[in-house]
Amino acid sequence: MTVITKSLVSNCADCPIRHRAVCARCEADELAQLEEIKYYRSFEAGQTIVWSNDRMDFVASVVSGVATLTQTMEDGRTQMVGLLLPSDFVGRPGRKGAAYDIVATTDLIMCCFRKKPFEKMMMETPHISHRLLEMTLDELDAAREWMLVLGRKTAREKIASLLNIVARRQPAFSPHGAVVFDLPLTREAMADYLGLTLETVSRQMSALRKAGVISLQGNRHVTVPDMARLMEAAGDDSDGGHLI
Amino acid sequence: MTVITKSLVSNCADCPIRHRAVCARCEADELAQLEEIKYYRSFEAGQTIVWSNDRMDFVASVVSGVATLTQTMEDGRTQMVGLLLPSDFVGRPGRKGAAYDIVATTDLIMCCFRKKPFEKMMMETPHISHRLLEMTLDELDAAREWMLVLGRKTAREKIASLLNIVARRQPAFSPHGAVVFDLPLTREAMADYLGLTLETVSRQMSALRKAGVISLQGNRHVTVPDMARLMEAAGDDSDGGHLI
DNA sequence: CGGGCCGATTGATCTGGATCAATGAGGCGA
DNA sequence: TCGCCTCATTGATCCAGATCAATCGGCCCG
Repeated sequence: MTVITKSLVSNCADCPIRHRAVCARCEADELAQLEEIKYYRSFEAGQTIVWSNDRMDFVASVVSGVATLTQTMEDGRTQMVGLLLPSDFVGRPGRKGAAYDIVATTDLIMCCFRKKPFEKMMMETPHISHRLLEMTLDELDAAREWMLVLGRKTAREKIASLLNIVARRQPAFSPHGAVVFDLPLTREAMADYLGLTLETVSRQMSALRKAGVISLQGNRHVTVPDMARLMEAAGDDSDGGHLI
Repeated sequence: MTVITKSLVSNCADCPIRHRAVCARCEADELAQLEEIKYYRSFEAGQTIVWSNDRMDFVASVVSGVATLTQTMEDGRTQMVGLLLPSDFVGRPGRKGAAYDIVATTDLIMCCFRKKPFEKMMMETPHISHRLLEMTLDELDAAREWMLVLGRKTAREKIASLLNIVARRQPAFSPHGAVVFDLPLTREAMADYLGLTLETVSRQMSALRKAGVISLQGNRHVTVPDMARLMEAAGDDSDGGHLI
């Protein structure tokens, strides 16, 4: 299943979340260097952070909130190609521009690093670039996992797969038993991620509710009484055990 | 559109193809080091190179022929998540196992590097790991591009998108005018790449033929008289101009 | 030369999800 | 409090692509 992307730096000083460690070595030095080129930005729900093909002069990691990466065809069809949850990294060191629209779907805080100095630091600090390679490989795995969802799963399975991903990223997640969380996406955004229409998303959410796989309080608040049943509905064999 | 993945080393001594350059610096030294850990393997069409979850103790680049990366669900549904053409790289430095089945779809020659020493060399030679990051970002872009194809394009557009990708990778490709090539995939493999059934692939190939967008000599040999028309059929706005 | 096999094509029918349309249910500003 | 706006649900109908099935054509092997 989708891999939880570890964040770039460990315990990023004044970030409100505890980033996971890059590795044990040299932390102090790197953190000091990263501190210098670091700044925070916050965005409101719905705000576009970067437009596709615009120049993007920073890389960043999500501190709180949720953002999406989206591709759009000229005729308006859109496909979401990435979901950025807290601790996820975004940005393409070595590339000038953004490849996709990046949109905040909830209020969002990002911890940004100016690109030029970040790249310089990357050149000088091998293990940062190894860490970045690691993270990019994780993203590639997640993208390919999603290709299976888009290409071969039914509407029902698609919905369950998405709920799975979001549920697993909750701070207090345990692989068996109940999970409760807020969906960070509208029905339309879910549809764009899953290659469906919003009507189909709505119908399948209702179907899962009627089947007792989930229960809903309002539009966004979800309770999953039994993760095993949800995974079954997702057509998912893996137990998520190889998540990092 | 899909990015042409540059190969890892430049002009790899006795490979029959000329790999593109990593960068101008230090070539001689690196080539010498790479020479030592390099070996060739050949496979027959249909042969599985690595099974998903098996350990994979090499990384490699395709010298000639075509291979695919495929994911399979327990109930047998399969989705191809990558197409490896000559000069493409495969392997995940820093990971033990393969994430997907790797299958040769034509006779295939790969230039392999034993993983352990390759990783060691990567640690010691920053610009190799930068190059690898670059290549992984290209693959990520390609995977995300394909997510749009899988999630939002019609059967007709999917077929045209695939033909586009293969056509662009022909040695003698020119963006306007005619292109002639052999499809490296069966109808079934095309279906697995596109999230369709083989019958739909066949019908849409016939439809494109009847519409004059392509012509077929036998099952595999394709002529595209006008790339612009093919791209139009693919619902593709880009002119492929940002390919490397 | 003939049979069997594999991949591809084509036809007939079915169906999951799209499309078109109406209704409901918060939230918010006047 | 009302009206509006955005998001979600639900219903009715349609259709692209799946499914089931028959046939074809090239190729290899006896």
